[in-house]
Amino acid sequence: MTEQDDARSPQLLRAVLQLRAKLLAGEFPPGVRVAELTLAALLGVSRTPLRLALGVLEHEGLLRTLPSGGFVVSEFTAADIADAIELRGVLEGTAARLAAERWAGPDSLTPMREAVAAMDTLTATPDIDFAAYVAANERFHTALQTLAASPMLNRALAQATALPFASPSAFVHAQAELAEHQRILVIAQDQHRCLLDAISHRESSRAESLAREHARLARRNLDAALSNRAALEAVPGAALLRSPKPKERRHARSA
Amino acid sequence: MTEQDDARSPQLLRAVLQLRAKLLAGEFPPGVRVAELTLAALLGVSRTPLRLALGVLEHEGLLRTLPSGGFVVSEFTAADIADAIELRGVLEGTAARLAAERWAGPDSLTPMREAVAAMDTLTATPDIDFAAYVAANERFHTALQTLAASPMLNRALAQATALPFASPSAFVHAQAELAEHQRILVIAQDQHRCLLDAISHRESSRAESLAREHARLARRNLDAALSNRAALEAVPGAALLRSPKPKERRHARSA
DNA sequence: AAACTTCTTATTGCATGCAATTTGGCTGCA
DNA sequence: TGCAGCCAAATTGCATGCAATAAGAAGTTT
Repeated sequence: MTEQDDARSPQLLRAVLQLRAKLLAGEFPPGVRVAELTLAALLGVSRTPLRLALGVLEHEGLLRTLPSGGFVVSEFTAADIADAIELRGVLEGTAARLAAERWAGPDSLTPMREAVAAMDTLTATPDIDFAAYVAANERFHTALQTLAASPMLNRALAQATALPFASPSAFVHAQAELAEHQRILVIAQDQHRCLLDAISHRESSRAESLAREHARLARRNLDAALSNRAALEAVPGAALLRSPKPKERRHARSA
Repeated sequence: MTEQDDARSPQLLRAVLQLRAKLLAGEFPPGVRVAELTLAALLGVSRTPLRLALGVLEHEGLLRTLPSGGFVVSEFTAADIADAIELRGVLEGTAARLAAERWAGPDSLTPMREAVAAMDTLTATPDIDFAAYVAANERFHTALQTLAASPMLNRALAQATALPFASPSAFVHAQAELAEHQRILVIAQDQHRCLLDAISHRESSRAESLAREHARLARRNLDAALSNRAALEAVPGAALLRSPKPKERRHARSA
């Protein structure tokens, strides 16, 4: 449901997309209980598809269920985000290792080569087209998953990257606000190229290490963004971060 | 829902447990479409909680949604199971590494020490109590997750081990049917001990490697079980394995 | 004034009815 | 005999009503 545009359930799809957007935009503060009836009215759907949507978002990790029933907006610490990125690194490292081990001929690398080439030309220009870069970056990561050829691993990666700040290009927009963003992109692009090289030479251990280190670049960006308000705002889902020092965050009343 | 005994939703809980049990028992052949109405009658619940239960089981991986709506029983290949075990190894390896890195004092290792001690005494007896061994083994793996202290990683591990044949003790019962089961248990127990040693000495890299290799023991058991009908029967969810050479597996009619 | 008890209200979980869509079969035609 | 189109039946997605439970407020007591 979250990936395929299932036009079979329009109401459910509408509810998931709208609610996810609202959650990521920080429309509901973390820790707040979301009531079905009010949400149903707000989103313009009935309670039945809404409840399904709440379940989907719970699987994604954006909501938590209360023991007494009902849902609460999740709250994430900086450590949670760091762990989520580390986890993605581990999983993409495994994907890279499998890609090297399960090598299916030179042609299989074409999509990844094209993504790298696209990012090469994009990073060469002075004013980078971030949207296009994000698209190419995601093609790269998709190609990696394809090469790993493991439905199980893909499932795990899908769940790990469902959290917005853990996705491969979560911090690309935030980079725009950082002074060293040009340098970071150069490094990331070199890692892309090295990863492609490692896979094409079937150097599985090197491929795994590279992919892990590539994810740690996102962790560096996270650290940088945490001390830069403008950069943090550009990270999707930043509103779900636990605020540094509020006294009474709970007890807020939701719509 | 799948973990906490939420007595708040008795119907949903009933549906999940019953349906999961039936699926694992092979009551519905893989590839068969499960119809809501018939299932609701079979399980004694209404369609609303049943639909929620279907969603839960889909998230666990036991069901797949059809593009046209409705659910199908998942089918797994031997490669899928091998990958699921490999994935668990990667994740537990990460848990072991984090446990070593995040060392929280000697007392934190007490639960793991006790689990190892319990398995030591259990494996010492000639006629091993498999149920007790499984319980201790799961205490060990739970302790590992606790030591990792990462909710994100725990979530990934929960999903990875939700598939029955990927859980840490999936093949313990199958081992009983294997000739070399005594030797395998000795090896596994040594790995448990080494892992504990590595964590207690904060040898993170060694801990990760050991946990990965420990999971590969399950892969060996899988290979052995695949050529041993009696052993395979003892593996939960074995009925969802793609049969070696059926001509017309689909088109079966479900209840 | 604080805490416990009781009661009212609001919210969730469940059941079921209805409409739209799909599925499967059947007839007719090549 | 095989295939295309059509029709009937079944199935899913959605909306809503109802009952049980939880949250909150008010009142009372210590």
